[in-house]
Amino acid sequence: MAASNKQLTSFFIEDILSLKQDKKDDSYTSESERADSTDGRTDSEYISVCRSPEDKSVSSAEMTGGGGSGKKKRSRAAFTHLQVLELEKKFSRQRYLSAPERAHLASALHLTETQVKIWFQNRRYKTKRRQLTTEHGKDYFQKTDATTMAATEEDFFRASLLATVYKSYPYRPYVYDLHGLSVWRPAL
DNA sequence: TTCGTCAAGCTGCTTG
DNA sequence: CAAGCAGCTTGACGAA
Repeated sequence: MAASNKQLTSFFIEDILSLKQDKKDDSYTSESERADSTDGRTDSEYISVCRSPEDKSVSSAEMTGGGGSGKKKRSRAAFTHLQVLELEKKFSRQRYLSAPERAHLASALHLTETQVKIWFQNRRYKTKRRQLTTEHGKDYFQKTDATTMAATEEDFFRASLLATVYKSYPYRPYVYDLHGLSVWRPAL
């Protein structure tokens, strides 16, 4: 799952938590049940996905170009919806994991510890960027509100700058905010 | 084909 | 020195 899962990971933490409570006892179930639990996506959109740790070690060897001529294709593991749910859920409670916690989570989700570690690193970075873009947006709107609509040249300049920032940002901010600090609004 | 997304790679820094 | 982190970048992959 790559682009197709962008919707899959773009959910409210509250949704995750409530969904998890609803399905408390069916923790790690079949792929088809995963599809049922969400928005009607087909199983194949969730399957594909997660390599076992064993598979992972194989692909890691491939990645590093373990043998043969030069670099081999880098594989990109795609986590299952449920794995992402659990990771998000954990992340919503704590942004950093201790080694034992990571090991436990990894084994529970059938991921490697490295995958869990990397996921948390990437997740923190994404959150930070999201906050930065949101703050940029806030700055701009506060300024324009305070200065009573008078659209000066500077305002236009700032607006275009902002547009550039939003457009060029490699990751669009999600429509939710993890800690309820703010909610993303389309700025321009 | 282009673009958005995201796991993984890389680099440099900090810590124990 | 090893492990983990932040801050990017890269590469695979699906959607438009």
